Amino acid sequence: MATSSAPAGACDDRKSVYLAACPCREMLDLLANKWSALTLGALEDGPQRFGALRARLQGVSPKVLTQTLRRLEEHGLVHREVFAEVPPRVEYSLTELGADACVPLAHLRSWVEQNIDRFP
Amino acid sequence: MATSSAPAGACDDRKSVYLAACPCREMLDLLANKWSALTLGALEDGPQRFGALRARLQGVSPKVLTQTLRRLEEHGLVHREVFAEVPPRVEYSLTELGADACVPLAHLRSWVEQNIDRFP
DNA sequence: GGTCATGGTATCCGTCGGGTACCAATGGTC
DNA sequence: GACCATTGGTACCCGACGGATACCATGACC
Repeated sequence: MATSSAPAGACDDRKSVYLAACPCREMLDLLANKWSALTLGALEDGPQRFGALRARLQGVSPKVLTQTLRRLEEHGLVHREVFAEVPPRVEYSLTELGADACVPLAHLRSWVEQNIDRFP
Repeated sequence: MATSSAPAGACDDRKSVYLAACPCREMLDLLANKWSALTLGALEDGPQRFGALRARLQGVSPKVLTQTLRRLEEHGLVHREVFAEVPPRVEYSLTELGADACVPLAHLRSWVEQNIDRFP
Protein backbone atom coordinates (compact mmCIF):
# COMPACT_ATOMS: atom_id res chain seq x y z
CA MET A 1 0.00 0.00 0.00
CA ALA A 2 2.70 2.35 0.92
CA THR A 3 4.66 1.43 -2.16
CA SER A 4 1.87 1.15 -4.70
CA SER A 5 0.60 4.70 -4.39
CA ALA A 6 3.98 6.28 -4.90
CA PRO A 7 4.38 7.66 -8.41
CA ALA A 8 7.47 6.66 -10.29
CA GLY A 9 10.19 9.20 -9.84
CA ALA A 10 8.95 10.31 -6.46
CA CYS A 11 11.51 10.57 -3.75
CA ASP A 12 10.19 7.67 -1.70
CA ASP A 13 10.19 5.12 -4.48
CA ARG A 14 13.88 4.72 -3.94
CA LYS A 15 14.55 3.91 -0.35
CA SER A 16 17.95 5.04 0.68
CA VAL A 17 19.68 5.54 3.97
CA TYR A 18 21.35 8.53 2.35
CA LEU A 19 18.10 10.48 2.24
CA ALA A 20 17.59 12.39 5.44
CA ALA A 21 13.81 12.11 5.26
CA CYS A 22 13.68 8.39 4.44
CA PRO A 23 12.56 6.12 7.28
CA CYS A 24 15.61 4.03 6.43
CA ARG A 25 17.68 6.66 8.13
CA GLU A 26 15.84 6.16 11.39
CA MET A 27 16.16 2.39 11.17
CA LEU A 28 19.85 2.62 10.44
CA ASP A 29 20.22 4.85 13.47
CA LEU A 30 18.49 2.20 15.55
CA LEU A 31 20.48 -0.76 14.29
CA ALA A 32 23.82 0.96 13.82
CA ASN A 33 24.16 1.35 17.54
CA LYS A 34 26.49 -0.36 19.93
CA TRP A 35 23.94 -1.54 22.46
CA SER A 36 21.36 -2.54 19.89
CA ALA A 37 23.87 -4.68 18.04
CA LEU A 38 24.98 -6.36 21.25
CA THR A 39 21.48 -6.83 22.60
CA LEU A 40 20.13 -8.43 19.45
CA GLY A 41 23.18 -10.66 19.28
CA ALA A 42 22.71 -11.79 22.85
CA LEU A 43 19.11 -12.72 22.13
CA GLU A 44 20.15 -14.98 19.27
CA ASP A 45 20.73 -17.72 21.86
CA GLY A 46 17.08 -17.65 22.80
CA PRO A 47 14.81 -15.74 25.17
CA GLN A 48 16.62 -14.15 28.05
CA ARG A 49 15.76 -12.32 31.21
CA PHE A 50 16.69 -8.76 31.96
CA GLY A 51 19.34 -9.76 34.48
CA ALA A 52 20.94 -12.24 32.10
CA LEU A 53 21.14 -9.65 29.35
CA ARG A 54 22.62 -7.16 31.74
CA ALA A 55 25.30 -9.67 32.69
CA ARG A 56 26.12 -10.53 29.09
CA LEU A 57 26.34 -6.96 27.91
CA GLN A 58 29.14 -6.04 30.24
CA GLY A 59 29.15 -2.42 31.21
CA VAL A 60 25.57 -1.57 30.34
CA SER A 61 23.58 0.30 32.95
CA PRO A 62 20.01 -0.82 33.72
CA LYS A 63 18.56 2.40 32.38
CA VAL A 64 20.33 2.16 29.07
CA LEU A 65 19.48 -1.50 28.71
CA THR A 66 15.83 -0.71 29.38
CA GLN A 67 15.88 2.09 26.84
CA THR A 68 17.53 -0.11 24.25
CA LEU A 69 15.08 -2.98 24.77
CA ARG A 70 12.07 -0.68 24.71
CA ARG A 71 13.26 0.93 21.51
CA LEU A 72 13.83 -2.44 19.89
CA GLU A 73 10.42 -3.61 21.07
CA GLU A 74 8.79 -0.46 19.77
CA HIS A 75 10.19 -1.15 16.31
CA GLY A 76 9.14 -4.79 16.32
CA LEU A 77 12.56 -6.35 16.67
CA VAL A 78 12.16 -7.69 20.18
CA HIS A 79 9.28 -9.26 22.08
CA ARG A 80 8.79 -8.55 25.77
CA GLU A 81 6.90 -10.97 27.97
CA VAL A 82 6.13 -10.28 31.61
CA PHE A 83 5.32 -13.12 33.99
CA ALA A 84 3.19 -12.29 37.02
CA GLU A 85 5.58 -13.75 39.55
CA VAL A 86 7.53 -12.59 42.52
CA PRO A 87 10.27 -11.67 42.14
CA PRO A 88 9.19 -10.39 38.74
CA ARG A 89 10.29 -12.26 35.67
CA VAL A 90 10.56 -10.65 32.26
CA GLU A 91 11.75 -12.45 29.18
CA TYR A 92 12.97 -10.83 26.03
CA SER A 93 13.09 -12.65 22.73
CA LEU A 94 13.67 -11.91 19.07
CA THR A 95 10.79 -11.41 16.72
CA GLU A 96 11.08 -12.79 13.23
CA LEU A 97 12.16 -9.38 12.04
CA GLY A 98 14.67 -9.14 14.86
CA ALA A 99 16.13 -12.50 13.98
CA ASP A 100 16.55 -11.36 10.39
CA ALA A 101 18.22 -8.17 11.49
CA CYS A 102 20.69 -10.24 13.47
CA VAL A 103 22.30 -11.55 10.31
CA PRO A 104 24.02 -8.35 9.16
CA LEU A 105 24.71 -7.36 12.74
CA ALA A 106 26.39 -10.69 13.43
CA HIS A 107 28.58 -10.10 10.39
CA LEU A 108 29.56 -6.73 11.73
CA ARG A 109 30.38 -8.06 15.19
CA SER A 110 32.43 -10.94 13.89
CA TRP A 111 34.23 -8.70 11.42
CA VAL A 112 35.27 -6.47 14.30
CA GLU A 113 36.50 -9.40 16.38
CA GLN A 114 38.39 -10.94 13.48
CA ASN A 115 40.06 -7.72 12.40
CA ILE A 116 40.70 -6.04 15.70
CA ASP A 117 44.42 -6.72 15.44
CA ARG A 118 44.65 -4.68 12.27
CA PHE A 119 43.59 -1.52 14.00
CA PRO A 120 46.23 1.01 15.00
CA MET B 1 45.69 -15.24 14.71
CA ALA B 2 47.67 -13.28 17.19
CA THR B 3 46.35 -15.18 20.16
CA SER B 4 47.10 -18.67 18.95
CA SER B 5 47.34 -20.16 22.41
CA ALA B 6 43.60 -20.50 22.73
CA PRO B 7 42.62 -24.15 22.32
CA ALA B 8 39.76 -25.11 20.07
CA GLY B 9 36.45 -24.91 21.84
CA ALA B 10 37.75 -22.50 24.40
CA CYS B 11 36.43 -19.09 23.62
CA ASP B 12 39.12 -16.51 23.21
CA ASP B 13 37.77 -14.17 25.80
CA ARG B 14 40.23 -11.49 24.92
CA LYS B 15 38.47 -10.77 21.64
CA SER B 16 34.80 -10.27 22.19
CA VAL B 17 32.57 -7.29 21.71
CA TYR B 18 30.73 -8.47 24.81
CA LEU B 19 33.66 -7.68 27.07
CA ALA B 20 33.60 -4.11 28.25
CA ALA B 21 37.38 -3.88 28.42
CA CYS B 22 38.07 -5.43 25.00
CA PRO B 23 39.18 -3.04 22.28
CA CYS B 24 36.54 -4.72 20.14
CA ARG B 25 33.96 -2.81 22.09
CA GLU B 26 35.50 0.48 21.08
CA MET B 27 35.70 -0.55 17.45
CA LEU B 28 32.10 -1.68 17.46
CA ASP B 29 31.14 1.65 18.91
CA LEU B 30 32.96 3.35 16.08
CA LEU B 31 31.52 1.25 13.26
CA ALA B 32 28.04 0.72 14.68
CA ASN B 33 27.27 4.37 14.20
CA LYS B 34 24.95 6.03 11.76
CA TRP B 35 27.35 8.57 10.33
CA SER B 36 30.30 6.20 10.21
CA ALA B 37 28.31 3.65 8.28
CA LEU B 38 27.11 6.29 5.83
CA THR B 39 30.51 7.95 5.45
CA LEU B 40 32.37 4.75 4.75
CA GLY B 41 29.68 3.73 2.30
CA ALA B 42 29.94 7.03 0.46
CA LEU B 43 33.69 6.60 0.12
CA GLU B 44 33.26 3.24 -1.57
CA ASP B 45 32.81 5.11 -4.83
CA GLY B 46 36.31 6.52 -4.57
CA PRO B 47 38.05 9.48 -2.99
CA GLN B 48 35.79 12.39 -2.30
CA ARG B 49 36.07 15.92 -1.07
CA PHE B 50 34.59 17.27 2.10
CA GLY B 51 31.89 19.17 0.31
CA ALA B 52 30.87 16.17 -1.79
CA LEU B 53 30.58 14.00 1.30
CA ARG B 54 28.53 16.63 3.02
CA ALA B 55 26.15 16.70 0.08
CA ARG B 56 25.81 12.92 -0.08
CA LEU B 57 25.20 12.46 3.62
CA GLN B 58 22.06 14.52 3.67
CA GLY B 59 21.47 16.20 6.97
CA VAL B 60 24.96 16.02 8.36
CA SER B 61 26.41 19.19 9.84
CA PRO B 62 29.99 20.16 9.01
CA LYS B 63 31.09 19.71 12.58
CA VAL B 64 29.71 16.20 12.87
CA LEU B 65 31.13 15.23 9.50
CA THR B 66 34.53 16.50 10.54
CA GLN B 67 34.35 14.58 13.81
CA THR B 68 33.31 11.41 12.04
CA LEU B 69 36.07 11.67 9.44
CA ARG B 70 38.71 12.46 12.03
CA ARG B 71 37.66 9.52 14.15
CA LEU B 72 37.72 7.18 11.16
CA GLU B 73 41.12 8.51 10.17
CA GLU B 74 42.44 8.10 13.68
CA HIS B 75 41.50 4.43 13.60
CA GLY B 76 43.02 3.82 10.20
CA LEU B 77 39.83 3.43 8.22
CA VAL B 78 40.05 6.61 6.20
CA HIS B 79 42.91 8.49 4.60
CA ARG B 80 42.94 12.27 4.54
CA GLU B 81 44.95 14.16 1.97
CA VAL B 82 45.26 17.91 1.96
CA PHE B 83 46.25 19.75 -1.20
CA ALA B 84 47.97 23.09 -0.78
CA GLU B 85 45.63 25.00 -3.00
CA VAL B 86 43.32 27.91 -2.69
CA PRO B 87 40.53 27.43 -2.06
CA PRO B 88 41.66 24.46 0.00
CA ARG B 89 41.07 20.96 -1.31
CA VAL B 90 40.89 17.94 0.94
CA GLU B 91 40.25 14.45 -0.30
CA TYR B 92 39.11 11.56 1.80
CA SER B 93 39.57 7.96 0.74
CA LEU B 94 39.24 4.49 2.18
CA THR B 95 42.25 2.67 3.47
CA GLU B 96 42.49 -1.06 2.87
CA LEU B 97 41.10 -1.66 6.32
CA GLY B 98 38.31 0.82 5.67
CA ALA B 99 37.40 -0.89 2.43
CA ASP B 100 37.20 -4.21 4.26
CA ALA B 101 35.00 -2.70 6.93
CA CYS B 102 32.65 -1.51 4.23
CA VAL B 103 31.55 -5.05 3.48
CA PRO B 104 29.55 -5.74 6.65
CA LEU B 105 28.37 -2.14 6.75
CA ALA B 106 27.08 -2.38 3.20
CA HIS B 107 25.16 -5.50 4.20
CA LEU B 108 23.63 -3.63 7.08
CA ARG B 109 22.63 -0.65 4.94
CA SER B 110 21.11 -2.79 2.22
CA TRP B 111 19.29 -4.94 4.76
CA VAL B 112 17.68 -1.82 6.17
CA GLU B 113 16.65 -0.57 2.75
CA GLN B 114 15.25 -3.93 1.71
CA ASN B 115 13.33 -4.55 4.92
CA ILE B 116 12.12 -1.07 5.75
CA ASP B 117 8.55 -1.96 4.83
CA ARG B 118 8.41 -4.65 7.47
CA PHE B 119 8.89 -2.17 10.27
CA PRO B 120 5.85 -1.04 12.25
C1' DG C 1 11.20 -8.37 61.64
C1' DG C 2 14.93 -8.29 58.63
C1' DT C 3 16.98 -9.70 54.39
C1' DC C 4 17.38 -11.00 49.59
C1' DA C 5 16.30 -11.20 44.72
C1' DT C 6 14.33 -9.12 40.43
C1' DG C 7 13.23 -5.69 37.14
C1' DG C 8 13.09 -1.97 36.69
C1' DT C 9 12.38 3.75 37.64
C1' DA C 10 13.89 8.55 39.53
C1' DT C 11 17.27 11.60 39.64
C1' DC C 12 21.28 13.86 38.65
C1' DC C 13 25.21 15.05 35.83
C1' DG C 14 28.78 15.13 32.19
C1' DT C 15 29.37 14.39 27.59
C1' DC C 16 28.31 14.61 23.15
C1' DG C 17 25.63 15.35 19.05
C1' DG C 18 24.22 18.95 16.38
C1' DG C 19 23.14 23.70 14.44
C1' DT C 20 24.63 28.27 13.24
C1' DA C 21 27.91 31.77 12.67
C1' DC C 22 32.10 32.78 11.38
C1' DC C 23 37.07 32.57 9.62
C1' DA C 24 41.47 32.13 6.61
C1' DA C 25 43.48 32.60 2.19
C1' DT C 26 43.53 33.94 -2.35
C1' DG C 27 41.96 34.45 -7.13
C1' DG C 28 38.82 36.81 -9.80
C1' DT C 29 35.96 40.87 -10.76
C1' DC C 30 34.80 45.64 -11.04
C1' DG D 1 42.44 49.00 -4.62
C1' DA D 2 38.14 47.18 -2.77
C1' DC D 3 35.12 43.60 -2.67
C1' DC D 4 33.21 39.03 -3.20
C1' DA D 5 33.11 33.96 -3.88
C1' DT D 6 34.89 29.45 -2.74
C1' DT D 7 36.34 25.64 0.43
C1' DG D 8 37.15 23.29 4.56
C1' DG D 9 36.79 23.67 8.32
C1' DT D 10 36.50 25.84 13.72
C1' DA D 11 34.10 28.51 17.75
C1' DC D 12 30.43 28.79 20.30
C1' DC D 13 26.15 27.55 22.21
C1' DC D 14 22.35 24.53 23.44
C1' DG D 15 19.44 20.56 24.21
C1' DA D 16 19.40 15.73 24.24
C1' DC D 17 21.19 11.68 25.49
C1' DG D 18 24.22 8.29 27.78
C1' DG D 19 25.30 6.63 31.94
C1' DA D 20 25.95 5.97 37.09
C1' DT D 21 23.81 5.65 41.43
C1' DA D 22 20.04 5.35 44.56
C1' DC D 23 15.92 3.66 45.36
C1' DC D 24 11.33 1.03 45.02
C1' DA D 25 7.73 -2.75 45.20
C1' DT D 26 6.78 -7.41 46.36
C1' DG D 27 6.84 -11.69 48.35
C1' DA D 28 9.79 -15.76 49.86
C1' DC D 29 12.93 -17.07 53.15
C1' DC D 30 15.71 -17.05 57.57
